[in-house]
Amino acid sequence: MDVDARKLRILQAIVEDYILSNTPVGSRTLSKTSGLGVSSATIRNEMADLTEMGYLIQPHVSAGRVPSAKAYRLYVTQLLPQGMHEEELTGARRAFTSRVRDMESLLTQGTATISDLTHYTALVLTPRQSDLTVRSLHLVPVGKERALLVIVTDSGVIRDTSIRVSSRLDAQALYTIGQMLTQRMRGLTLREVREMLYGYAASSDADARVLSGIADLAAQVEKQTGSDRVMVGGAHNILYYPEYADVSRARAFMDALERRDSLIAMLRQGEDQLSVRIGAETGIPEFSDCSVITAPYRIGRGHTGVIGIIGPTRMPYARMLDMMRMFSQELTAALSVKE
Amino acid sequence: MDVDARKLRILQAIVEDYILSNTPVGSRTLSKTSGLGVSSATIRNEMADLTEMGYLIQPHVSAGRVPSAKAYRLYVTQLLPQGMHEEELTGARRAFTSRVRDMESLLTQGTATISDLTHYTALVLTPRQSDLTVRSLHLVPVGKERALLVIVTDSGVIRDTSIRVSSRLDAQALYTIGQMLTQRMRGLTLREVREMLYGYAASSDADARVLSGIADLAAQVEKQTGSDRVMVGGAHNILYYPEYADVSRARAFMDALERRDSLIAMLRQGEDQLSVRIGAETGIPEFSDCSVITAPYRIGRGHTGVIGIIGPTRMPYARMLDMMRMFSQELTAALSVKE
DNA sequence: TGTTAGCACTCGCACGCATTGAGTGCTAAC
DNA sequence: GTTAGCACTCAATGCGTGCGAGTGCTAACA
Repeated sequence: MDVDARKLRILQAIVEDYILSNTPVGSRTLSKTSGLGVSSATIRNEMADLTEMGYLIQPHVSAGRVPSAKAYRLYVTQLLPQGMHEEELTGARRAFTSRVRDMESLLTQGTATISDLTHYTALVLTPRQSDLTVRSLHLVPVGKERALLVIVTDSGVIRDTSIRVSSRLDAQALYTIGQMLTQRMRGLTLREVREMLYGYAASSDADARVLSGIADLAAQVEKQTGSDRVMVGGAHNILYYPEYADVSRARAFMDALERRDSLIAMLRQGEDQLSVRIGAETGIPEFSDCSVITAPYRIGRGHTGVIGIIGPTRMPYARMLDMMRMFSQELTAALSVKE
Repeated sequence: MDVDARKLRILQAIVEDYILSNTPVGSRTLSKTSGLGVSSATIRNEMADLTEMGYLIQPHVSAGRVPSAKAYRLYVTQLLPQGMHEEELTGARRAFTSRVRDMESLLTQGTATISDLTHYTALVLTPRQSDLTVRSLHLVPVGKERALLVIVTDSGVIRDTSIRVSSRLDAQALYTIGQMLTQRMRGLTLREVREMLYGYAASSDADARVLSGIADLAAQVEKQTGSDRVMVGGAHNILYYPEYADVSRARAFMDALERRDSLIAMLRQGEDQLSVRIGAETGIPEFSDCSVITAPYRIGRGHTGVIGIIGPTRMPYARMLDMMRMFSQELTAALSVKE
């Protein structure tokens, strides 16, 4: 048995009805509202076939049908209707770019903005940093024994953290050290910088020992570059979906969001392109009733981060894909403008 | 009718029982478990009095009693038992200080840490910054037309944001400008700095015009100093309390958390000392079934921020007060160490 | 051969009703 | 002032029932 054109149309109608109503779709209402021009009995026959093929699920005998993950997959792959109207998308674009315009605002405002605009839970994964290359390093005095380390990389991203330094060093000395470090490390990746710093700390190199906190410095670079960070925002949005009227489900969802390592793994998988993962495709059991849409963004040469949204599988895919594509483009544009 | 010693003891027993069980407390179980040595009938009489006085509420005739906000207020003011055991508190202290050790980690980890340790929703309000005084300013080149502005204040806090600058300025020029700005502005408050910068932008002062983005600079300072920021974390914790088994209540709670200005106003009110606000005392209608415990933290001379937790009025006050007091002390110690 | 009308059947859901039991207020005795 | 006893209240629970949306099947029709 294959999925012919009529079956596709019926499936599409069921999916779209269900996305709007969240109630099982019956043959009678479908034959009336879908404009397919066939009777409910015919639709019943087709629905029986689609159920047998695994595209539809009957919650119980006397209820209508609910799309399965397989149905959503087919829908997203083959049946997507046109998405958002241009003017609507433009409005969203404006809202997005006014709040997110650089790396800093992405980190502080990114998840909030995306979740506000989509009404789903938003995810932002920071780019891998260990293979960014260094353009310059600076040390800024901020206290008796503390300095701010600013690392400028080729993608314009600044990693800044406060480190300990010898109290003998004044502003001028720190400036000079910064210039020296820049000279030595320009063009190296952050990973190489880290290793070089550890080397300095171990050796007794006269130049290097000027920094009493050199190991500290290396450790900070390590911390900043070692692992990706993922941010989550708008988790409360799921409380608006009837799928989560039961608090225990909402709890399970939110607990899963706290397990950052599996989130990171999931987001990294969608690193290269706009992607939709439905139910079990997410690879996270708690999200088996959810779909995740992710989109990459690029900063500089090939360093990519990922943004994503997550919500019930019953999701207006076309609209959301349009949105995420747009966010991704805007982000990439905003972040690579910087020389 | 006054609240004599026995009434107090009964009230205390009811509050503590209810905090643990979240079920209306009946006279029979109370006479058995509380060790007061009086019969249930006697307790019933006292309970009737306490109800009349407004300390207890009957959900319905044949249910037990539930403490009113007035009862919690009396409990917190007069009846607090000893709080946490020393070793338990020490464990929490260690967990806290290992994650929150400076302003930066407070901003990134503060709410997560506090909510993890208390299992309530955590709030962190940043200190008012407009009357911090400036110690030095620095400009660090981070791209063709961008520089990082670092402002070091007397409380060691660094405000850094990226601003536009003229492309003609190299690292050395920016360094010199930073020194010049430091010389002129050292000792001024951030508010005065902001005004001075606006003044420069308006005038045609030759020195000032070197910075093509001087208005940008002032605007950034304004943005950073003008308004306090409040961070919220661990909001999902409330889903574990049966008071929020109904999703619509959880939703109302979380929506109220999004209205940052009223949150800020609420937190600012508890700026000067450890405080408990119960129900309507919070001043926020959505939190009429919640209690808020806030504690100030100080950075440098008299600049205070506030941390807080919020949860159902049925809260183990003694423990939570101990915790918040400890957080407040540790934070103040950690943030004022810096010269 | 595909489509449709008809019909018996299923089963979740809402409703009404009785039962249960925790807890109360009141009274009378101690 | 305290306590035992007792009638009373009322939310919660469980059970039976009717309703209705929706199905699968069959037979007739184009």
